[in-house]
Amino acid sequence: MANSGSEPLVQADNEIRGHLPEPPNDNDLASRLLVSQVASKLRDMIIQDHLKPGTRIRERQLSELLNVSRTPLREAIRILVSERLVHSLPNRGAVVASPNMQEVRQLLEVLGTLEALGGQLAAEFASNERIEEILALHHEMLSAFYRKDKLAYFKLNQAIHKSIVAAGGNGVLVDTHAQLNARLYRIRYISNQRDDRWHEAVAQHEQIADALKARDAARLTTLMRDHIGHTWVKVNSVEA
Amino acid sequence: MANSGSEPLVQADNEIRGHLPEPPNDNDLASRLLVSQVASKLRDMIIQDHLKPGTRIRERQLSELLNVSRTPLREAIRILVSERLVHSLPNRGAVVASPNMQEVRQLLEVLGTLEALGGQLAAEFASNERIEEILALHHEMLSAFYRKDKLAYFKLNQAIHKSIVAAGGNGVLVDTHAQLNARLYRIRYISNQRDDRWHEAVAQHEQIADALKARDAARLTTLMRDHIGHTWVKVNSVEA
DNA sequence: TCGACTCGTTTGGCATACAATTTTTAACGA
DNA sequence: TCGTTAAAAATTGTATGCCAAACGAGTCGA
Repeated sequence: MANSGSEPLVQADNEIRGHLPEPPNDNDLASRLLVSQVASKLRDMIIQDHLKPGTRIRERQLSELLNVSRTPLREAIRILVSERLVHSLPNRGAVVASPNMQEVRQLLEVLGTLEALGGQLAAEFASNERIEEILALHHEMLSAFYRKDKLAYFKLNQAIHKSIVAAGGNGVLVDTHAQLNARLYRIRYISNQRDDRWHEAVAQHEQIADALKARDAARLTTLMRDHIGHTWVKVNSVEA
Repeated sequence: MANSGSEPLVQADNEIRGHLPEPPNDNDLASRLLVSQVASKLRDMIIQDHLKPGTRIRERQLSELLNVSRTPLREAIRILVSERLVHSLPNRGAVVASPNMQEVRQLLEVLGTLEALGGQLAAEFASNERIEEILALHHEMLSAFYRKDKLAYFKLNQAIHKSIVAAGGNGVLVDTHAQLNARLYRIRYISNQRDDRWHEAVAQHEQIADALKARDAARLTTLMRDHIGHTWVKVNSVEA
């Protein structure tokens, strides 16, 4: 371990623009491995925009910053490449991926389908406790909405979607959803900040909560899919 | 390059059990990198059952077998870990993953949803040429069926599903589908060999072909999803 | 029988070396 | 001034050796 003691892997970045919230860290079995830690750190840096899209990743420089050697860093980069969070250019290393509009649309299309499935499964199989937890998150989110606390709203929104998918009990679905979602995290955060259609989204969440409470699988399925469509409108209007 | 000249990365394995067909090799941009080649090789070895589930991957031994050093091999292993084709046990390396019944079911559930989406998109947006290509594959598959050529049938079946998904024009969907499908390739091949329900599957494929030809998106969507259900029955009956 | 210890093997990680390639810099000429 | 070419520097890709920590199989003793 090159990283002795309790000092953090990376110096605190005082110039964070939007101060993106920390994304979810999956408690991997192998997370004690340095590679996993570095991969998580990189993932966070990309997702939180500390490593901006298009940035070329210089191995030595970054390995010094992270206080690890090139070996685990390179292995971590390979992981992110296979997660499509960075691109690999032969002999020119890796650059942080920046999905274009077409790719965002495709991601949302797939995500919508996955969330629809998640909603269906959740309505059918989730325990009552699970559902109540989600409803609790929903009301927290409403609270954030009325407080106009965009950051809290964003985080709770993410948590709700993740929870619904998780409530379906399909681990493969959870993983796949998480991986695709990571590629949109940053762009969603940005579009969330400037969104002037909060009401619509909140209204949709109300319906989602109702359908979940009623365990109306069919309705929840279509609601989840349509809800993603709204996201596309948001993102598209910002980026266009 | 440790692998000079034209000799293959791995000696031909003369003791292949079922002689699984070579899986699709995606022409990655970075495929000239040794890491990518090794990863592909490993993927093939796992998918084709040359590396059996549960096998522990010994780095030095395997690096000698593949004629590469540990460095690219380890990076390749990380890639497969993130693809869930191998598990990583901290300090004990990696073992070839063997999905249990629950995981297979979850994989099929997600795959079914993705293929349903693929079918819908294909029916809506595919070019006529694309559709005709798929129909051609379909008839080839019928031919293999009547010849009782299980291997050809299997390969054509895979090709058809892949083509339908690809015809939708959603690259993210294609990638996601391929990744999940890889985890089922081996188990599907095995169950295909002992399947005594060919007729049902072929009948379903007939319907799928019809729906595609008619560009009936709604019908194709449900057909694709139900078709996967049939796969589950097949796999489950074999494994149970 | 069972627990503690030893020892060999393997992985995880670091450092270094070096060829191939890319990028940067500098020099040059129109 | 601007573009082009050549030399120099930097970076990646791969190999290799090294070492500490972890694990597993025996071994030994109670």
